[in-house]
Amino acid sequence: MRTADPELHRQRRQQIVGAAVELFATKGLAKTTTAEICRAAGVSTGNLFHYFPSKLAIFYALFEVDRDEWDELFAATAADPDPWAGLMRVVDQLAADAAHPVLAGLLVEIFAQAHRDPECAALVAEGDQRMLRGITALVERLVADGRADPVVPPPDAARWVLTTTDAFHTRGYPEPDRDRTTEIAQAKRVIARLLGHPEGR
Amino acid sequence: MRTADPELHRQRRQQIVGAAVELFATKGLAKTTTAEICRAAGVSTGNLFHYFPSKLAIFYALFEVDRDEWDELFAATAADPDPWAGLMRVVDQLAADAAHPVLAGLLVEIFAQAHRDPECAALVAEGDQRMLRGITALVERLVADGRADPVVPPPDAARWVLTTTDAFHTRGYPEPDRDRTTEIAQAKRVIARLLGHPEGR
DNA sequence: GTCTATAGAGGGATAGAC
DNA sequence: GTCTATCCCTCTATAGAC
Repeated sequence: MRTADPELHRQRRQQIVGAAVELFATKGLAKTTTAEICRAAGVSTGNLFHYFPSKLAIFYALFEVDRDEWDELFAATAADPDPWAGLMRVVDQLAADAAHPVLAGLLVEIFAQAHRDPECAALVAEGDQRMLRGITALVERLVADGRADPVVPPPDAARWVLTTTDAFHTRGYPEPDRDRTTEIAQAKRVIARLLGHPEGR
Repeated sequence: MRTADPELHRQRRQQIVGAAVELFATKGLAKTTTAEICRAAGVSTGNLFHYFPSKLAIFYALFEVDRDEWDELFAATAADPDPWAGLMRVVDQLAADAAHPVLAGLLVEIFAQAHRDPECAALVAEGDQRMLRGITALVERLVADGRADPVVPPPDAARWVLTTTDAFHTRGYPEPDRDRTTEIAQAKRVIARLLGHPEGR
């Protein structure tokens, strides 16, 4: 008898998810057909449904990748003795994600889906809470060190940091004269001013 | 011969668009069928396509309503002798739109569509530019009056105002403990601080 | 008589089920 | 791989205004 190989299983799932990401981002969830995903991933229909029960399940699997990456980054910032540097690393990562065409397209698709699908909304909420916890911890350390004096309590301030980084996402249209570098620098100054950090003066 | 009636034409288009808005917002563009729109609007298939060449054309028509409303508001703020009061009216309007469940759902759908449809992206860009022009004018008046000292030039500051108001939008999941009133007050303080207006101190 | 508004059946394409 | 269902849109037809 043939036993299940967990490593192969994980690899096949990864292969399918990787192929689906690009399709979801460019065509949208509704307009992406399972047949296309099969073609892109190089698996048969039957095989695809062996690894995922539905098209939506593939979509939801995307969240796992994101979760693992952010857990890793926040662990690093927690270990960093300088909370401001850690916060700036978070900002840089968010900027990098927003500049990534596939990820950016995927995100708007995820928000649209979350607005009408409670399961997707729960996954988004979970990710958001994780982000907010991580950033709040950094802000609290800044306040404790006497290096910040935010207009609002740290949890709210953390939310404002996320709002600020939302500026990295275009509203769906390309802005040709966009300078990502100065944009990030501006965002950091804005955050500094919001948090009452010396760099915002 | 029978002549075209512009008023009837306008009315029928409005009727169709009005019915479609809700469907687009709740089900999404792709999952809304023209048959459903017909049923909701109380018109036949043939009639619907007499007024709009395609389903997408109905979607695009939504932008016209938005444009007219904002033109009106910005005309009012331009006439208002107090630019700060005008800016706060803009913020209030943006907050009201974000709190409106149908409009909020529609907006994420529009952004998702814009990410893969250049025509939609152009319409979004046009609306954005209009918003930025209006806000920039208000910021410039504040600076001229010596009532503001933004960290960045007025056009960039206007962009940051819009980014701040993005906080009003949910990320697609219900946030039960959300207090819209204090949220708006916070946003106004944040904007004041960004612009270097006295209320941000 | 000609053009507009409306209606609804069905074509052509395609997705998903079995 | 076949079969059914569905969807966007076209086409033809009718009623009535000018």
